[in-house]
Amino acid sequence: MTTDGIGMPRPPSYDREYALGRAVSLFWKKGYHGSSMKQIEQALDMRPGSIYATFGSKDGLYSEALTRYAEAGGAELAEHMAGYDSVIEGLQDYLRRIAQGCTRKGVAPSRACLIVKTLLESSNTHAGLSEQAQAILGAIEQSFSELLEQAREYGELKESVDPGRLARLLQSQIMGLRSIAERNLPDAELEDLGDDMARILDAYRAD
Amino acid sequence: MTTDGIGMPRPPSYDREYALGRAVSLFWKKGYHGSSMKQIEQALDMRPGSIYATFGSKDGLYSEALTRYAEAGGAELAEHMAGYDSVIEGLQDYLRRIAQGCTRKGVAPSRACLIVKTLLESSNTHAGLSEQAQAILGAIEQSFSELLEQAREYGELKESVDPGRLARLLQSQIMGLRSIAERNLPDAELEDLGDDMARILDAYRAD
DNA sequence: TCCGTTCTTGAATCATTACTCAACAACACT
DNA sequence: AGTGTTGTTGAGTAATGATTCAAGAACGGA
Repeated sequence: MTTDGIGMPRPPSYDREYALGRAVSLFWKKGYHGSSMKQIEQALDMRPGSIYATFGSKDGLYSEALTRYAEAGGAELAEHMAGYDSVIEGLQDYLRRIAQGCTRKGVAPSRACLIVKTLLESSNTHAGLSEQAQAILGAIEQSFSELLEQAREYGELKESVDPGRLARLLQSQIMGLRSIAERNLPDAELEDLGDDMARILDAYRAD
Repeated sequence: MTTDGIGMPRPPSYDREYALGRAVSLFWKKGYHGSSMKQIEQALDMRPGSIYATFGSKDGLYSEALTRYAEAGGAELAEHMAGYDSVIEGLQDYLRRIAQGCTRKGVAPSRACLIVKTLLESSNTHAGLSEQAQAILGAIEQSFSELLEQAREYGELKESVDPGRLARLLQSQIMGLRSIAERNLPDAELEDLGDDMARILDAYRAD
């Protein structure tokens, strides 16, 4: 499928990964409907023709941005957990770390999770995006579930614990924490909340 | 400021409360940006002129709808709690009841909370709505806080418990529960999650 | 230098957006 | 019935929405 020696194409001038990163930032901050093509053009520094040639549509761009966001989040979780021998302690610190992250203002485009924002914005209007968000959240639940399964096998958890069920409780904690963070609570209160959520896991630990 | 006996006005033909109820349903289901004036006209069975004469603007209508939603939610909480001697048991059943409510499909326009949907959709685009949502959530936190304060005075809670802090944990549980419900989990799993959240409160109970 | 291919450009397109207003309708009172 | 006030109507407006496409620009190889 190579061009047979004559007339090699012009290479793209934009940086696809850079553009996607900018798209994540904009969508994360303003949402799907809140981000107009004009704003997207400005954020990506691309003209409409290039955007449509590259990503197909606004939906296509949003979908790719969402995927990229989810992959980055998954990598971040894996990286974090790699630093812990104890799964439970790793997850507890993960919750505390999220709370702290919501504290440092102006770093992330939004405190709430882009996947949750997508789910809530698109649930009754945009079937495709809603399903994508649901699939991503299902995969994250699965990751948590595997971590907790492993923890149970290592004797960190009570034998009565259902890893899938606890994974959902954990996921809902993160959803709640990052959503309530949009209330602009004082930093100390948010960190306390992260701590309280971390302590919930203590009840599931083996004695 | 009464009209001096001559020429009394035509009374409104629509039912303001009915219209507001329909607006709540539409906005709750589709969000702010997802609800066009055309859809609003259809839902309220009112023509644009009447809508603007009555509510001022789309923002004004949304704002009133949000207020109405919050008042209904507050009344529902008060009504629920009136049936309990124990505050903690009341709140635990409240969580379980929310989970069950997310189960009965097609009853509510959306499982997620309209206030949270508003907060997430408007946080970086629509300052007025965002502030209103924050104020409402602050008032709800306050209600929980007072209930928990009362519970502590009655000796239901450990003395070390900070009611405000626990109120925020409780509010974040509800946010998480109703948000994750948009994932369309099986009914049993959602009810289990509601139960797990209710059990979190056990750790704060006096022995 | 010229060619062929691909990428970029941005004015133009058509749909939809929130919103207005002049004309009309309906009622309570005399 | 007549009158004054207010409610209702819906075609119309100006702005903005996402998207297209013909023309030109940039490069590697001949």
